[in-house]
Amino acid sequence: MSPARARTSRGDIVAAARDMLEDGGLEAVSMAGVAVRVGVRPPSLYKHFRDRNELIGAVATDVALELGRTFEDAVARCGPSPADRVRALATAYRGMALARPRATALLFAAISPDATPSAESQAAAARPILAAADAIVGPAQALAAARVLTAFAHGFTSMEAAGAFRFGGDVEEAYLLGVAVLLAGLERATSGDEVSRP
Amino acid sequence: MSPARARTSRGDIVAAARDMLEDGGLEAVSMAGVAVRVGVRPPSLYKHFRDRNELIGAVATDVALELGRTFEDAVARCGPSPADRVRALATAYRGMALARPRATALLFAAISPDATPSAESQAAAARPILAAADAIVGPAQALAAARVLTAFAHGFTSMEAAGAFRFGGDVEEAYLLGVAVLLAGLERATSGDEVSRP
DNA sequence: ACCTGAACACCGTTCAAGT
DNA sequence: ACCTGAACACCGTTCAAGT
Repeated sequence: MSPARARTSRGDIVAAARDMLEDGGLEAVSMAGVAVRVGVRPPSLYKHFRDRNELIGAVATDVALELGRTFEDAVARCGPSPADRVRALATAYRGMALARPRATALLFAAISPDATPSAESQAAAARPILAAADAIVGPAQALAAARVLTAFAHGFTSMEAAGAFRFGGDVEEAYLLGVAVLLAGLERATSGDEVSRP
Repeated sequence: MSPARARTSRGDIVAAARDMLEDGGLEAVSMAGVAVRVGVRPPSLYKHFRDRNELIGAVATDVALELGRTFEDAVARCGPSPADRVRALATAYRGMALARPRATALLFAAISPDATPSAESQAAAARPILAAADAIVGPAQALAAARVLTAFAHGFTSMEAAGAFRFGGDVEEAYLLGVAVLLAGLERATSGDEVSRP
């Protein structure tokens, strides 16, 4: 009558799926493959996750939490000015996006509403960016400025990881140019000069 | 002895796959489903495309060509200044990304090297952006500036389509702020003032 | 030259049965 | 309470056989 002892756990399964994602892409994360990896049969996984999308969502949450910690570290080590902070966050994001491109891509992949990082994990990753944006443009524009910075960093690194920059040129220089241009524009947006609007 | 007459064509197959992509996402584009749609059995598709990835690549090429035409139209209708052109291109891109999010996402999806738009179609889509960037920052920085603008537009709209902007606020305003900030920063980058660099 | 049915190894998921 | 084998409807792809 002793109930079957758990032979795996949510954490084990997520870790296995994340490894397989980074090795072979999302399509390499099969329930059968994950089951082999954690030493169990495929149906058992459904005792821990409703379906594959929920498992992918748990992986995405794990990635978002790691990104949040990476951001905290970067802020702790960088120079004191708001611009220093933005540059440190941008560099940290690109570092993670290049080191673990498929995990990072999952943050904004939109495969399914279920395969999405949890709201809390997203907030944890967004917080350092919002704080830096606030320090530059003030509270009224902080959200918009954070979105602009995140969009640039995500867009640039996902294009870079996808091999979209094929016309030569220095890719890292273009990234740093983008960060510098955004900083210059954002600082100007809140100084006496008005940013030109359509 | 009369050889079997072709009952479908590459163009038909690509059109069917593109419709199915926009309706149900990439995973809804199955060889079986496409075959039904064009009135043929699945194995016949392999007379027209090496495999599914090559078919997806052909769809991506189709999307890139449409984006190039959309850009040409936008440039033809907009105001005369370089900044007008950049704003028109940015608005045109967002319009397409919101109207056909899954097709647009395919441009930078990086599923497989085969599932990628052809180099020519990518160049056709990039050309109007490069021209506008050249008009603002000059030839030496045109490539880097075009990459920055494209990265922002792609990053922002893909996050928007993925539902990543959940904290409220005016999303369109943030997009226009981003474009304005980039324009201000790029103009300043080539004027007397130096953009601050790390 | 293109189309077809049959077959292969896979996939996610369900379910009744075990402990 | 979790694990299992068997089964379901699907998937991409290959191949020999048709016309």
